Amino acid sequence: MSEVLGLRERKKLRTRHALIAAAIELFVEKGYEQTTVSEIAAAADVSTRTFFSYFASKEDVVFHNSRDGIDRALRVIAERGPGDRAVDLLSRAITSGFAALAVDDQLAREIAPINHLVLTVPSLRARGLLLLFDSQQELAEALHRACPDELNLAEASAAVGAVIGGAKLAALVSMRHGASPEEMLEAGRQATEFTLAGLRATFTPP
Amino acid sequence: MSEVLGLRERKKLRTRHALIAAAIELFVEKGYEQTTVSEIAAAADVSTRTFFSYFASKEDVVFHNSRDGIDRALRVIAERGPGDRAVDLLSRAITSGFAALAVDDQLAREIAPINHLVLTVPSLRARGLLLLFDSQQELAEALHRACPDELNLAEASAAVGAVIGGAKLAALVSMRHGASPEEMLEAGRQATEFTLAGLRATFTPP
DNA sequence: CAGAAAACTACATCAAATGTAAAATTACAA
DNA sequence: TTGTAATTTTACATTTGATGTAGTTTTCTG
Repeated sequence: MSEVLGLRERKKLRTRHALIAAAIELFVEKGYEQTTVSEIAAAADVSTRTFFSYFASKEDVVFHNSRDGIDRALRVIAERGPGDRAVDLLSRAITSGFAALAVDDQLAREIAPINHLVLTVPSLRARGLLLLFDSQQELAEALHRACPDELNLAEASAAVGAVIGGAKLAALVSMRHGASPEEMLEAGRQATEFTLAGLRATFTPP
Repeated sequence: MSEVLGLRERKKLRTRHALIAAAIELFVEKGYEQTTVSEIAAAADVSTRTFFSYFASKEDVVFHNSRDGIDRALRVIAERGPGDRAVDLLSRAITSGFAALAVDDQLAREIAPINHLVLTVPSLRARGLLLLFDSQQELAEALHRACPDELNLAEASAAVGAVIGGAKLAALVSMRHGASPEEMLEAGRQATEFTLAGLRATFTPP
């Protein structure tokens, strides 16, 4: 499973990680907007121009691991068992997506500061919402493909959008009212249950 | 209700409208990213610097009327009648928010191109999602205030997020699959009904 | 009409992002 | 090992969005 990488590839990976580490450290230390790309590049010992051959923008460093969660969720949906109903699948997919946050050891240490950045810096908030939105599109299409008899594409979209939309808003409103990160996750979890219960009711007429 | 404006205010309004009109015309004609702020300012006969005393950024011109819909929705919620249940209120608020799009005559002509921009230009998509998200926060708080006995803040957030999240995703997934603007609105409307039905089921135990 | 307040303009400046061409590094085959 | 091709990095220039500032013009008020 693990490829043997040549020197070139290994160096590239090292530079990439150095850029990420330097960027996050600087962002935490002096703020995202107060940190320039030149400073990040200098801290990682490369030229400013090189930064942009690793990341298309300053924002992209923050979201370098944004696909982890969605990929996990997609895998869960693709591995649908014969007895699985769409709503259950969706529930499991979202749970596993959340779980992706705590999987990597080194990543785990990055997550808290990154989360804080994404929740507080306006441009990062916008970018995060965009990524989340596009991942929902993928999720809806995957859910429809996995359960074509149970859900058409529009229904799958409505379901995915409702569950994630509800969880997202509940989590962030709770944070806005002073909740801790744990309380925030719990608010999101409860909202997910809340919306899923509604969906189950709609989808399972007695 | 209409204030008598001095010459200064009238000129400011005229300049503002000139900037908006020039910007949208140029955006449509040659694309958002291909249009520079200098060009907009020149077309509106002001200096480039003056543009930024009317709009904080190039993006902001596109979203100059973004508060119309949310303000209408908030008004509907604030004017809750004695018999109104939270779910009905939410339904009406969203309908009226949509309706805001077709209310102004001159505005109506701007809406189609603006919509197209917001749906296709990445930075505008992100900004639009951010504005929508923040308006949902306002909506959730207003809904909770209007129906404090029926919904706590977390439930109101989950409900608002679910309904709007579902409608948004359904509408845009339908567009992504080649739907016309009318079909897109219809997809959003149906998703709203879909999620509301679920909420009603959850909130009205027999 | 005079003085105050506000708006506009002409700069200068900074940071993000892109293009380009030369230099350095790595890969690979003879 | 050495020569050469491919790739990466770098330095430099340029564009564009955005902000600061100082001075001029316009509008308001008494």
